[in-house]
Amino acid sequence: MTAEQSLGTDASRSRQIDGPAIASPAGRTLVVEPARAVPVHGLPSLPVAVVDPARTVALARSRREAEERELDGNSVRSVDRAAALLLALGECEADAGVTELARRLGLHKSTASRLLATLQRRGLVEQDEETGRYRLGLVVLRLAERAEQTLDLRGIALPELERLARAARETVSLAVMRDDATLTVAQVDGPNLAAVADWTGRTIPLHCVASGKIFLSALPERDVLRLHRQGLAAATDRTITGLEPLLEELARVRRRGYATCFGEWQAGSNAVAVPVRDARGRLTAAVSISGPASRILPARVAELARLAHETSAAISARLGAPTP
Amino acid sequence: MTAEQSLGTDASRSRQIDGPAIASPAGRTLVVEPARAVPVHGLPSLPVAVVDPARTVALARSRREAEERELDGNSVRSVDRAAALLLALGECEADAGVTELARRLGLHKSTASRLLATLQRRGLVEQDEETGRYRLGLVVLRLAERAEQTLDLRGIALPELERLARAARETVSLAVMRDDATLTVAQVDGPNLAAVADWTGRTIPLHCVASGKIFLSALPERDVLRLHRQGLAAATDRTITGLEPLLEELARVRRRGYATCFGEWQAGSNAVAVPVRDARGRLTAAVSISGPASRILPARVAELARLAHETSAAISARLGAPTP
DNA sequence: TCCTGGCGTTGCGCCTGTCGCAACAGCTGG
DNA sequence: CCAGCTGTTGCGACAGGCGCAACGCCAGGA
Repeated sequence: MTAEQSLGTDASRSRQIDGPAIASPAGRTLVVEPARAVPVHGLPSLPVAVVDPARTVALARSRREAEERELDGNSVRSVDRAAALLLALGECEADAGVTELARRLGLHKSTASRLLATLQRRGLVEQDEETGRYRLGLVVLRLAERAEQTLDLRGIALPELERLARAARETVSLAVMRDDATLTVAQVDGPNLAAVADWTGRTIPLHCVASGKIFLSALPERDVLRLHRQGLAAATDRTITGLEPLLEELARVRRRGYATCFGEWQAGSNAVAVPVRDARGRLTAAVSISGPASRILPARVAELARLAHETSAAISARLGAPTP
Repeated sequence: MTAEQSLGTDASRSRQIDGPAIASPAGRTLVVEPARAVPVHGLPSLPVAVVDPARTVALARSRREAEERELDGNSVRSVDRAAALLLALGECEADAGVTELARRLGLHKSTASRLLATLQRRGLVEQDEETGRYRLGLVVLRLAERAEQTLDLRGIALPELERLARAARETVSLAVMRDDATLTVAQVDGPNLAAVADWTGRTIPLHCVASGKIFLSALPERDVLRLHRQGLAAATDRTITGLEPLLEELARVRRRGYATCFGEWQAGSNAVAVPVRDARGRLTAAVSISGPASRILPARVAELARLAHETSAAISARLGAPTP
């Protein structure tokens, strides 16, 4: 995924896979070809080719000019150039010189120098006083801290959930923990389903569902004891309500890395869930796959858990987590 | 530094304004209250005060105009404005509207709209399609990942190390772990020292020094065993080379949160070290205070550890770690 | 249900901010 | 010592950026 691909949010609370594709990305961008491509996490690296440097710079300038012709009247060219410089620094293994960055983007070095100096005023980049080379500044770290707090988890996850729903051919959900309950923030129904309840926006007791068990398994034991003391209601005759059986179940979840639910919330409905971690490795959500017990058989659980883990990893990557 | 505040300009945000409220540019009294500022980590927060909104906007515009008059010929005004918008978003608790951001920075809302749209092209901000409000984009997370990899730990830490050296009146160092050894990346000597060896750029075996014990204590035990099997050379007759005594010492380090070295590297020289963690909470470096045994007495260790922890926390804060 | 106020967007024309050029100072390596 | 390269900066041309005004849309209140 490139930076300019937009991660639009979707008003629909529950997506059916048969629907139309997600809208295409917003406007095109300057193509940045670093001399030594080191993939920023989640981005494919570009090949390092030995070409005539003069020709490379001329190509970069032509490319920039073509893209700038496509800027509409409501874009600001110099800001777009400055942003391209930031992204170029994001693709550098370490620091980079003014002339080097200018060449990559097809800009004049005096233009690059002024744009970088302006970015440095606000701390977005820093210039090494000894070498004159630039790197990303600490303010970027601070902005990222805030970006993590405000990002749209649902919008980020939906494309991955749709992919999983197609692969698993079951209902797929994303849930977070809120007020001692599991809150479904996104649901994508499988292709061969008719009337499936939409749980988006609704809460379910933690102990009754697979994703709830993911959250419970990450809680300190004293919190699990507190919840048990408050009473664990049985939703079906298979709901785990006893303390010992619950703690054993949570130990299994930790050991396996996934949680299961066999008719514990709705009779005849089974599910598998896995954790989703954010950029700092913290549990932030759970992905689950659910469906009728006639299809979500115990023998199929490992395969579904594997698919769910892949989706979880893809969501984590989009949340900025480093690739393992 | 906040978005509205820049280098060399008036940092006062509670300045008393004489005279009546100033009418807004449109000649109407604005009613909307300013956005509540939530401090981004490490940045002072803007005061949340009940004031006349029109006056607030006029003040913001005056402040912006004053700052822009100070821009030299080698800064790019529109890029500086766009950067200020990014920083303003970094100070918002959640998302923010175009008009809201424009008011905070004293810009026209059409200007803010175009600048934000340009930042969105590059993924630095995202606009919620339903509400039209902006938030920081995922590209910021990716840039932060790279920023963390390229930041200048030494440059960041030096001011804090200097402060610690003055407070402790001893030699202070910052070390990282490299290739199973401790590597000193910065050293600041205390005020009352004469000829003190400079270890910057040099490696020391982990088991021989306090900062090395910090790194060892964070290693899996199997790695400690591996290093022991490779042989732990004695530098003095006090060097800990036995496996059991070393594991016990590392357990003490973990329990106390600091490490000590009493003549184990150099006879007559003692030291205290504490861990330094990065924005993700990972051990990234160690700060140590060292000096002659005649001054670094066991009774002084707790005080030096406390000073070192304060310095460590300050460095972590500058690395983008959230404030505890 | 209708109306009002506020939002974000965009066409337009003005003017000044941005840019590339050229020259400079400094640094590094042969 | 000198050539080559770097990053910076003065300068003038011109078109990019800006504020204004108007628009369509939406939400909330009467």
